[in-house]
Amino acid sequence: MDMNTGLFLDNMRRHVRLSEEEEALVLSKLRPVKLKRREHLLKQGQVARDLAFVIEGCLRAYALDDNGFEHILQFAPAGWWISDMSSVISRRDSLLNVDAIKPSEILLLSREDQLALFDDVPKLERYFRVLTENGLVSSRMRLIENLSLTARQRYQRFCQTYPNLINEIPQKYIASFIGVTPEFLSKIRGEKLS
Amino acid sequence: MDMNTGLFLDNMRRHVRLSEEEEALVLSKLRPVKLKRREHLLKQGQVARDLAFVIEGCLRAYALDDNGFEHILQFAPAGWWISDMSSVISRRDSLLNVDAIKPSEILLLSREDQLALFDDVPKLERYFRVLTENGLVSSRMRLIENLSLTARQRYQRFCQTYPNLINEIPQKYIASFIGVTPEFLSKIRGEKLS
DNA sequence: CGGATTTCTTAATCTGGTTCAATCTCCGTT
DNA sequence: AACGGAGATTGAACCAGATTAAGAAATCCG
Repeated sequence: MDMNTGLFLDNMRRHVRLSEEEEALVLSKLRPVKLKRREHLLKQGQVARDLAFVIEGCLRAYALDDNGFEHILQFAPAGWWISDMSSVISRRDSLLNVDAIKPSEILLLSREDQLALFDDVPKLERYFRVLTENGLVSSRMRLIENLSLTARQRYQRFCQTYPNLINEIPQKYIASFIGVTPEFLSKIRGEKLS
Repeated sequence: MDMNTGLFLDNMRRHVRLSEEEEALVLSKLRPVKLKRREHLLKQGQVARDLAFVIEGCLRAYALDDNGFEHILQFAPAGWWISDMSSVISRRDSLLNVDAIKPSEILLLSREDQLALFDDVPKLERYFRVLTENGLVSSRMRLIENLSLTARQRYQRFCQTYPNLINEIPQKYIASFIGVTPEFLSKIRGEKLS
């Protein structure tokens, strides 16, 4: 099985310039995997060992609260990394679940291989530092928005930020992402047509 | 003016081991500053150029929404880094304000010097990558909690997580951090005594 | 010390968003 | 075509937390 690594290389080259040997070394650590819709990459209670880069499809990371409600923290369409960094870093049980919203193709990189690569290909550390910095920025941004915007405003913001996703994924996932019930999102959407 | 760098060195040594020369180089880039209560280190609309390490006192980072309400994103007591990473990284105008909750002593490191140090002292990149990873983890954790816990539960969690801060800072800042009005936090606290 | 300014509390009222339950609309299966 | 099953919509009752207002307590600072 040959990997479709084009999207990944594009992404990495946008941040760091590696030699051919270095790129080959990095690629040698990536393991291609296919997921069916709803198939899980990670369930809470497991220790997350892998980071996943999405080649095609779309994954989500979500937390399950005491009442059984899902809260989606991140969508990962093609070209994005996803996993539970918290678990990967601390090696503790994950609080998050990661599954495929639609049939997907991904590349896995284990934390072990990642750390080894940081020693062998020092520039790679920069790539991941930048990704982590960006993740931090967007996580903070969402926190600000959740604290300061109304549900309507959060929905508008979502439409601006992820215009492609809106027609691609079930609406209840969007509700879960912006932090309202599917019923209330339906009402919000109803208003806008008047 | 001699700097009190002990706390900083402790902190850094807990993550990476540098030679004496490297440590000296890092220290040479740190600029000590004192802040009075309420004095700002950063105001929204400015580009944040510095990261701040708190030696003594306590700072906060907060966003101001359209209605003039403050939303505190982070407290930084002694031993913590603070700034608006989003602005530092992107060099765009900051959306956050950073000021001192109490008289404080801090060390500043400019982004410019930081990036130069990454080239001269490669191991330093690891120190900051780890800090950024940890920041990402805690930012995510807060997002989960804001989406899935009630105000009461968020307050309990705050008490567990920052037991020292509770008696150190005005209660209205805690309300702003957990995302409720000061009036409602007061009510919650009243309940627990019964 | 004493006056001013911040901060905290209490209580009445209001509201954005939830809950629950019923109905409707698409699919994908056989 | 008929049958489920998942998702979307709608409406009515309900609730956690916001808002407003006013007074009490704490803290700051000359």
